[in-house]
Amino acid sequence: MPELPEVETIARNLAKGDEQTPSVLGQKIVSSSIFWAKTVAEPDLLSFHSAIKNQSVLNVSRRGKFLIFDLDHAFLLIHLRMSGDLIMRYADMPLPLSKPLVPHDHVYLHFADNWHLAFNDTRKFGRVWLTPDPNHILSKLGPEPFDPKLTDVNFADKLRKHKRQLKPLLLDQSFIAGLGNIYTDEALFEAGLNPRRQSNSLSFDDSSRLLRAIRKVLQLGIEHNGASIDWAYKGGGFQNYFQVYQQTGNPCPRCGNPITRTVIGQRGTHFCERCQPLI
DNA sequence: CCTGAAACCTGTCTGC
DNA sequence: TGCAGACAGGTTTCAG
Repeated sequence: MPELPEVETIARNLAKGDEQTPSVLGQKIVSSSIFWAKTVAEPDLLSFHSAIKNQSVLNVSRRGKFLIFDLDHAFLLIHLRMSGDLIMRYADMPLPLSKPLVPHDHVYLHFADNWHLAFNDTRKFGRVWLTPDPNHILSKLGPEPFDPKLTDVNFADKLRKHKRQLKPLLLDQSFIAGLGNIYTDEALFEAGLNPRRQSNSLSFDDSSRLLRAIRKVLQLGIEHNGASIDWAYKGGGFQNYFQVYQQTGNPCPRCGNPITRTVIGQRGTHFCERCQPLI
């Protein structure tokens, strides 16, 4: 489910808590459960269990689509990939657990007072890393879309350095971090650019418009707490504002032409052939 | 360097 | 109803 706005929403909600749920901040991890070994990318399971025990959660943040939990002596990185979700849950059960409490739960961080953070992931693509040096993973990422250091000039330069179709380039996390299939389609529509357009063919105005469009759709996504179009994530409302994503055959909100679906780089891609012509 | 295909997984929906 | 095939918000790896 998660792209930048969804991951941002999850990070904020975990930090905030609500009437019934405590914040994850300040929680001390008393033990951990792992039900699907491959979910833990690093270190090995024994080291993970022993290293994470007795550490407290000092902060939660996001970089690209990674969640970053600052612990006392390490960082816990979590990537939710396609179907991952994180849930603070209360369960008064004796530990250790031999089986997950809910189908598709793969990792628990057990806190004091019977609360735990559950990593639930139907498709098992998600991964967690416990490491003293998050940079060896995060440094591969391109700039944050909202980083003020990413200027129009800067972005135009980056686009010109590649000769790639816009859609797969924007999905490339080393080019820019945080965009996924929804927000890429929405941003290209907002900017009026064809998803197959070669990145080095854009005018300066085109690239400025694209950067503005990326920020606009991500901002809108964050304001609506992300998009919920699937079974796992129920928080967001951005799905009610899709202009082209999953709107195949529906009239383009700008010109009325039916929205087209095609496949580019193995990803379903939605756009308006009239508003986003391939020049 | 670029593109496309396959792999990692499970669940849902569509069409015959 | 049953079943094959397509498809799903992601990323990595490999071939051409």
